[in-house]
Amino acid sequence: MSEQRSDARRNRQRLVSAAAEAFATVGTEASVADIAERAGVGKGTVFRHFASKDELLGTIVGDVLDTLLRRGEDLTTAPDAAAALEAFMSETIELQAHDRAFCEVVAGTAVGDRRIRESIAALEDVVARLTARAQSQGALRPDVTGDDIVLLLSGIYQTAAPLSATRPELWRRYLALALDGLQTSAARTALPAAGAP
Amino acid sequence: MSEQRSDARRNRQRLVSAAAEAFATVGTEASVADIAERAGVGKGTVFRHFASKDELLGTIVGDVLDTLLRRGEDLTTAPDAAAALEAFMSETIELQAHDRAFCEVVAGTAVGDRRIRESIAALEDVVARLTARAQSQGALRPDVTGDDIVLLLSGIYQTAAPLSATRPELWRRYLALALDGLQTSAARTALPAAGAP
DNA sequence: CGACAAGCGGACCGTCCGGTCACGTTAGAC
DNA sequence: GTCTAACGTGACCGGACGGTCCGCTTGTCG
Repeated sequence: MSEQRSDARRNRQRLVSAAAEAFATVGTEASVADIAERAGVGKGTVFRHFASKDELLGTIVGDVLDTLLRRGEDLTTAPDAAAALEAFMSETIELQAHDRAFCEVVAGTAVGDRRIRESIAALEDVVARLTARAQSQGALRPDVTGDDIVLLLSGIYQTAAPLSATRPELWRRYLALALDGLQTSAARTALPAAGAP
Repeated sequence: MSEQRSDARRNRQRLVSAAAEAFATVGTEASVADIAERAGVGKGTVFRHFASKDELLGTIVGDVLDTLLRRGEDLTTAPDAAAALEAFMSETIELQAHDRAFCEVVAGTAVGDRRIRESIAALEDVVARLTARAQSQGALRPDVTGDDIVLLLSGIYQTAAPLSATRPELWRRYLALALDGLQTSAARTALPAAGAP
């Protein structure tokens, strides 16, 4: 009656946990052999459950992204749009601070899987809505776009990343700095155009 | 009388050019075999001139950094300190846009050679002086440090990097945004502390 | 020109990677 | 208990990497 044998189900769960830990700690470069060892299974077992390392990575990071997306959706209905956008940015960057693979995916360094690309597109969409709402409430300078915010999501973390080992909370400083620059009142001159679409 | 044979000198020059091109285009991951091929020499010749790939990388990027450092020194005597800092930031980021290996070094991703670490320390020093001067002229919010600016140097480029293929000038947009946030008048609240030293 | 050291090159080494496969094992239906 | 399809495994493959080494070539000096 079961779709899978019980041992297969158990090993898959172990693999997912081990891969999540390995990708978060080491990044997308974590080797399949390392993941298999953490899970206490043979390397061949990894490929029995996932067609490729990319698919495994897509499963892990896709789950993280989907959780984040749901959070973003919730925030689109918050009364204070500026606070909602700020909260979403803060939470997304904190996620990067704790997960190297997620960090690489948000930065566009690791693409791979289709699922990831679709989730990133959905992320761009929800950020665009959060951005538009903050602007309609006059709390965000009107010359930035949702795409700008998405890029800042990885950029802000990357700024603090070189010192992440010794100052893991440093990104908060650069998020605050960026938010100051994003204030309606901060706009001094027109921002250079984004260029080609 | 010559320290080296003429062919050795010629090959070294070719290697330096080829390596500069390869590192700029491909990044620090450029393979020794690739560099040797671009230079039209055998792989063994690379290691005759440079003890390791790291030493070669240090030579190439070190030269780029030294040129940048001299430019920074010159700017410390410019009358308009804010414009000088802005020019230095702009030029440093533009360098990153044209040189992937330099980009990685500034981001702290690729350390390696001692020469590089020394040059980075010198960079931090000159940026600290540019920063202090801009602050003393009241053109830069007083709660940022030279270290912040150094981190922003790579962070701003990294923000635009995901789209560098299609919009190579996009970094100018985020530099402008960051400069808006760095204005004395942009400071809304105190920046979160940097954390441990 | 002759001789010799300096220089060159590419086969080779050890290591790591993602991915495959033939085989032994086992869960679970009957 | 028996049978079998599903499962687990680790040796193995092909390819990439940085780095080494030794036999051949070539610049240079007397």
